Amino acid sequence: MHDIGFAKHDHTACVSSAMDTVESYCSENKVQLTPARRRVLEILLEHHKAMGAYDILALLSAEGLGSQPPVVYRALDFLTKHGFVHKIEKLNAYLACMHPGRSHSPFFLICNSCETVAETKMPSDDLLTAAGALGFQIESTVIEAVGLCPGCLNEAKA
Amino acid sequence: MHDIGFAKHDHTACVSSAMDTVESYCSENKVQLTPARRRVLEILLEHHKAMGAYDILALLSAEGLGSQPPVVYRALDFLTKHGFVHKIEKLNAYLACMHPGRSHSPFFLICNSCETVAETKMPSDDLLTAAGALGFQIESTVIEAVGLCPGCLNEAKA
DNA sequence: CCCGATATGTTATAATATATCAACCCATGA
DNA sequence: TCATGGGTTGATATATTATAACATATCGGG
Repeated sequence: MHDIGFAKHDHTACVSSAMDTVESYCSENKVQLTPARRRVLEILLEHHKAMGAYDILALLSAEGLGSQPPVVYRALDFLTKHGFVHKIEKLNAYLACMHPGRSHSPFFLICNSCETVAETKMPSDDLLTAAGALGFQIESTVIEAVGLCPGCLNEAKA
Repeated sequence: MHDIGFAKHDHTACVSSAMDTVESYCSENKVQLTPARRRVLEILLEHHKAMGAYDILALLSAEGLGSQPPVVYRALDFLTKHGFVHKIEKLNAYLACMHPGRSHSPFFLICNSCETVAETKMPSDDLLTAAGALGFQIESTVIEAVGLCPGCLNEAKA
């Protein structure tokens, strides 16, 4: 069992379930989950953490799937465009989405002690309302918090 | 008159008022607003938009205040640490704070047509609550929205 | 006067990301 | 059949953003 968010779950099952969801989405929407794209997503799902583009590239490269930056950035562009992967702006890193397919405004909790990143969802549409009040039309949001996860918080207290 | 947020205001007055606030803060807190730091802040206030570190550096350099990246990054570190400047993560750019001194969780509205960035504030403490429910203790937040500002929205409709 | 803290100067390099252009594959339709 | 066009890949080069490391300087307090 590994962490999801800050709780435990069966990670092997979660990886294959996410891959299934993504495959269905791709065939339904007639987009191609090519080998490099698939592998980048698998890497992110397997590691279950935010990874830098060049970290991913190093793994791809070791597997003979391409060794130049455009390879990984193209795959990440595709995956983020379709919502399978999120970019964590604060870290310049990428994280597999925990609920691909469903449209959502993710809220990321970044532990600055253990570096775990949990994805949860915005609890309300306050941002939309606040922006609307100023006449601003939101297309996408970046919502991230840096702090201490429950585990590291306990250690800090101990 | 220039824009603040998406409304108008007397920009010259707002620059000098912000500088006054910052100067008071610095003398009260015994930190130094050295020439490079002061000038970086002035540049950001005067331009009243999000600027890249190297854009600022080019201006500093033209004024003989230093030509190497560390000059501007050090100034930005100082200014962001004390809350006079915010980093817009989505743009890797920096913006003078519109209400320095007061502690706040800023919410940035980034127009992807005219590139104006407005700073407003989080309307609630929903994020804190949502994070707390997961046992996460927030130290800082990144809250940004990309979309269309009122002006560009009107043009788009026209 | 010397010390330590803070700030600056300088060189080099790391880390992240994109532009560009040629080649390829393959479904579609003239 | 084969031209054509969209989407994808390969490959080289470069742009952009940010930090490491170390020497020097400045200044107030002990």
